[in-house]
Amino acid sequence: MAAVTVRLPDGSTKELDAGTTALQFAASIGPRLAKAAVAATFDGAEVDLDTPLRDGAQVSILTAESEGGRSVLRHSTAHVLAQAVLRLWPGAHYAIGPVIEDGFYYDFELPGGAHFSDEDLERIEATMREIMAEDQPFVRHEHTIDEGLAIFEDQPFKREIIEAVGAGHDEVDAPAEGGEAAQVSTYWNSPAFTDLCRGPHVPSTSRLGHFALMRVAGAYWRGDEKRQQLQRIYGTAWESDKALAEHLHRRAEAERRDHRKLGAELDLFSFPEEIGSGLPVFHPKGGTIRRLMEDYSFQRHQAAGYQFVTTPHITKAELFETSGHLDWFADGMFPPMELDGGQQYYLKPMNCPFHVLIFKSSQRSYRELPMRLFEFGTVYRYEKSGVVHGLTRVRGMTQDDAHIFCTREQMADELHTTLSFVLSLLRDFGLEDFFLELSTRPEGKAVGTPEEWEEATETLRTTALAMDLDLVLDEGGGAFYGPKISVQARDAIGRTHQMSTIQLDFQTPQRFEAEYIGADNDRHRPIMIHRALFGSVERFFAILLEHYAGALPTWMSPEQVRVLGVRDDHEHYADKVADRLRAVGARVTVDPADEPLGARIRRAKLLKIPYILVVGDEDVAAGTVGVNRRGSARPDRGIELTEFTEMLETEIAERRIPEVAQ
RNA sequence: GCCUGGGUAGCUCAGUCGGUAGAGCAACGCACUCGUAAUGCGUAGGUCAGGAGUUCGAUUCUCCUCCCAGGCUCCA
Repeated sequence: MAAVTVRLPDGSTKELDAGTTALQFAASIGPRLAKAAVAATFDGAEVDLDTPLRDGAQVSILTAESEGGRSVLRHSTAHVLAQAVLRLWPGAHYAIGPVIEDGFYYDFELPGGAHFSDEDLERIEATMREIMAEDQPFVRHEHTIDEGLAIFEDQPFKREIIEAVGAGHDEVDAPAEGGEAAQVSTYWNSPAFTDLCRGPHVPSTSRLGHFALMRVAGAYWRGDEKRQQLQRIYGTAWESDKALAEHLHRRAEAERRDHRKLGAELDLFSFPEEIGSGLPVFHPKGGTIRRLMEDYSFQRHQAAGYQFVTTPHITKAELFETSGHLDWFADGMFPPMELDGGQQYYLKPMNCPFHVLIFKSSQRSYRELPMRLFEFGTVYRYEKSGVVHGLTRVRGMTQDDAHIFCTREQMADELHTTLSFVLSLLRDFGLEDFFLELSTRPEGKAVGTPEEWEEATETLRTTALAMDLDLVLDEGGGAFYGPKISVQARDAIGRTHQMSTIQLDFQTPQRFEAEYIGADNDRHRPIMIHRALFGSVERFFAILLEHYAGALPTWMSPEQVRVLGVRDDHEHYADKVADRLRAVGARVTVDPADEPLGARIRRAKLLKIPYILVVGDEDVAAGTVGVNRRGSARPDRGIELTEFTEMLETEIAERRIPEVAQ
């Protein structure tokens, strides 16, 4: 019998009979591997387990516990979802069902324009479990385009995908294999159900089962808001019930940290309906946190050579005509007000044109450059009603915005300095784990010459590479006037957030005809760098709140210490302790003894106050305090007041970052 | 903007098959004076998101508007 030789992941080779399948290959290595196998890869390409080995191929087995293996489980579970929906709604149309992070979704169109309800999810889930119990095989078939169109005669979405493959457009989920655009593949798992799919799949539906359907949502066909809206079902699937339970637990944890929930519980901010969607108000405690963030940012900016400016919130339309914003983003701006006999005024969506006018207010010399103008500038953007979300997507927000005007020669240095500054400031707020993203020229809506974009992009790339952080490319993600670097941060539970952006802009100085006089006594055009570190104060606030799960570092806590007397007659001493701490700048309150001590401690704990001091007879006599520190299991009794005061003062002065609870 | 689901006391929620509502926590009052995550009793608190319609009667049914959630699209 002929033999094939394959290479294993560890570099060794193995010789087997021709016709040996990937699954048999796995079994030849060990029964446990065969049991855990869900698919295989030949030279990196994923294949089904019943695929015969190819001579000379690099073969590895995908197990359910690997990321690749989970993707296969999720994809196969999505197929079962589609089968269940077709079983329950005969005549339903099914569109696409890809794998996403932690799960999958599938898009449907139900007969008669019907919609899924939450109760339907339970019925669908039950039907999916039936299908899994039926132990249906996933059987792969290859077809020509015409055969494919015939199989999916009654499925317009599938036909559209097949036609796209036929036309050579291998788009999302189009199942063309290895460039053979004339073929499609299907998976048959019962006489009643065949799905168009590239694969691979698990051998049988019985291999699935650790899944949950999460929610129903609307989604546009092909992601195009001009096309019809389909019904999407989201689900999650894992290799074991344990992994599924852990995933659901992580979700619950993220919910617990939700800044909207914490904002209400800790009395930080609210969104009064009377004011309008996406327009937050900050309460005293939230206002204190904001002010602390802004104060520290001011300090750092001052030290870094920034100058502070202030600009108005509304302006004549002309300013945004000149800048180009009205051409590109009129939809995202609040409609204009008409004043002074027909003059149109807009609420500002951006600060940059104002800063350019400050630059232009006098004849500038190269000696003044780089000129760094900074402002906490409040801007208003008309976000579509469906997109406002807590503090992270609002209609009114304050940017920590600066524009740096510099010469072309200074540009590279300035970018480097700015990026280092950004990272240093974010680290002071307790974010540690960063990567960078380089966003390039957007298709279709960009101003400026390709050469300018090329130069700007390369300068940014060089700067980013010098930072010793991972750099990912965001093709076409730049602003219309220039490319950008954004700093992405991972938070305490591993989510990434886009934080700061640094954008290069050759356009705005040109549009506004900004100039400086160079050493050569000629007029030159400055380069403009836009940068925001927090992005918006509101959003950064939300991210920090979630990162710390509400337990902000002591220096940022609105209430740093609460002093509790054990009895009424300890209140005088409690006041004395509070005054002593206030004298070193701490924010302290005293909670009088008209409730049991346990109740007062509980209340203070729920507010996540960093230090609760309990004072009783012994403390009055000895000049000490009982320190109940946030996050510690038991309190420390009998700490000298002087010692505690010094410790607190140091912690605040150093802006110490606590261990972040996971 | 689109799809789905929501909006009942400050918060979390129950309830009303159409006859205008209830709990816990919070608030307030009184008592309790206590050593590390909930003291007891009492009081007050609601145009049932807003408006219109159907009806003898609407918090409940219908429509519109506002707001919220999860998605889609968008994000200078």
